[in-house]
Amino acid sequence: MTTDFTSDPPDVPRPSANAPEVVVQRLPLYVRVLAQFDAAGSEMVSSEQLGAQLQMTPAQIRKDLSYFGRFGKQGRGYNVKRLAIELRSILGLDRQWNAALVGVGRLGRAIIAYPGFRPEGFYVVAAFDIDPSVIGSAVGDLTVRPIDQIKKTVDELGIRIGIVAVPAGNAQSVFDALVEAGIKAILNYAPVAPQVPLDVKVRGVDPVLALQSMTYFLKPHATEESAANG
Amino acid sequence: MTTDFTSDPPDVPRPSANAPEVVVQRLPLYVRVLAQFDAAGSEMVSSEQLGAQLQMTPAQIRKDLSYFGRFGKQGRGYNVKRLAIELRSILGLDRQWNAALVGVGRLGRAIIAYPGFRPEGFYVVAAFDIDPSVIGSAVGDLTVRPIDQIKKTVDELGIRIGIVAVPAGNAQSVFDALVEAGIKAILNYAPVAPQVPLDVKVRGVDPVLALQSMTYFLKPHATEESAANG
DNA sequence: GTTTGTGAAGGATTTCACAGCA
DNA sequence: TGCTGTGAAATCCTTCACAAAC
Repeated sequence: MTTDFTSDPPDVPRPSANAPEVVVQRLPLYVRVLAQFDAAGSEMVSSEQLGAQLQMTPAQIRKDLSYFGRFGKQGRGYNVKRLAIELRSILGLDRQWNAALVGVGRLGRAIIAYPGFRPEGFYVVAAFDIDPSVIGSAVGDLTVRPIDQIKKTVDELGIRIGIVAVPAGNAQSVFDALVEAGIKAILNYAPVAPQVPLDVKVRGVDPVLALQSMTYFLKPHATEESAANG
Repeated sequence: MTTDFTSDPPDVPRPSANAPEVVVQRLPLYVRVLAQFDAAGSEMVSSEQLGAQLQMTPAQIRKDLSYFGRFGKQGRGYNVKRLAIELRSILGLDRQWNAALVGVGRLGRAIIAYPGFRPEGFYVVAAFDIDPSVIGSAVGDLTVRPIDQIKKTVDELGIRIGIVAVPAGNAQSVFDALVEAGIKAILNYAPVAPQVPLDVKVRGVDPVLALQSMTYFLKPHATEESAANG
C-alpha cells in the first residue's frame, strides 16, 4: 500500500491529486455506505443510489471520486467491493493505526472500552495521565504511564495518533506534548480550541458544540410559551 | 422567524438575517472562547485576539458577527461579557433544552452520566429502549421507557432534542420515531447516514469518521517501512 | 437505455481593504 | 491611533449538462 502504483493506464486523469479537505472528509462516509450496500448484497451501485443514502447529489459524489481516479463504468455504476477497497487504500484504512490516549478519567476509560475503534483498525496501545495516583494502575489491558513518557512511547510503539481526553484546563499542555512527540493527528474530546502547528490535524468530538448549533434552528415552541420547566 | 421584522432602527444593518449555516456552527466556538477570556479577566477583546485563539482570520470573525448585529466598538473591540450574552441569546442558549435519549446500552449510559450537558442547559429528561429486559429499570435517575411512548413523552416533557445511541441496525427506525414525534434536532451517535426530512437537523458525533479522515494526511512513516504491526 | 467523468457555470464562503468611528 | 463593519474581490465548492462509454 505504499507508493509504487506507477501502473496507471494511460487514461488516468489525476491519480490522487490534491483533493479539497472537505472532499477527504466525505470519503469515510462513502466507505461506510458502501459497506452497507455490500452487506445488502449489492454488486454494483450508482452515484444516484449513493446520493440517496447520503442525502447528497449524485454529481457531488462523482466529482469527489474523480479527484482520486476513475472507479466507475458508464451505464453500470461502481463495483461496490472494489470502490470500497480503493477508498480504504486512499484513506490509509487498509492498515493498523496505533493511538495514544491521554487522560484516563471517566471519559478516557470509556474510550478505552469503546468497541468501535479496533474493527476499523484503530488501536489504543498506550494510556497516559498526570495524576500520580493512577499512574502505574491498569485500565483495560493497558498500564497508565506518566505524561513525560509520551515521546519515548510514541517512538517505541509506532504511535501516529493522539487522543485527548483531559479536562479543558490541561488540554493545551497535552497538545503541546503530543506535537513535541511528533504526533500529526489528534482526536480531541476536550472542550477547547487547540493551538497547534498547521501540519497537525485536529478533529474535535464535541456533543455540546453540536447541540449548541442546532438550538439556533429550534423555534420557541408554541406549547412552551408559559410552560414551567426551568 | 416569519416575515414581519420591519421595525429596523435606522442603523441596524441586518438584524439577525439568514446567516449561512456554517456561520451558525461557528457561533458556539465564539461563545466558548469568550468564556475563557472572561475567566481570564478580560473586559474587551478584539477580533484579532479571538482569531488567534481559534486559528481563524480576524476578518472572518467580524464578518460572522456582522450577520447578527454590530457588537463591537471601533478602536476598542468587543465587550467580552456582552458579546457572550448576545451570542448565547441568538443561539438560544439562555434557556433549558430537554432531550430524549434513545438507547441505554453502554454508550447511552455514558451519555446519561456525562456531566457536560447540564451546565450548558441540556437536560436528558427521558430514556428509551426497545429491549424489554431494560424497560422499567432505572438508569441514573431516569426510568427506561418503551420506544412507542416517545411521542407521548415528548409532548408531556417539552422535549425538543433527540439523542440516538442505538446500534447501527436500529438507528433509522429511531430517527423515524423521533421525526414522527415532532423532533427537529437530533444528536446522532450511531454510525449511519440518517434519512430525515430537510427541516430536521442532525449532527453526528463520530470519532471513527474523524479518525478516518485524518489518516489520509498521515504519510507512511519512515520507521514503519518494515515494522510488523498488522 | 443508463451512468460516468468533467469542463464550465453558478453559488457560497472567505479574504481584502478601507471608510468611519472611538 | 486602533479597530470595527462591510462592500468588493478572490477563492473555494457544488451543481449543471453533456460527450463518451458500456
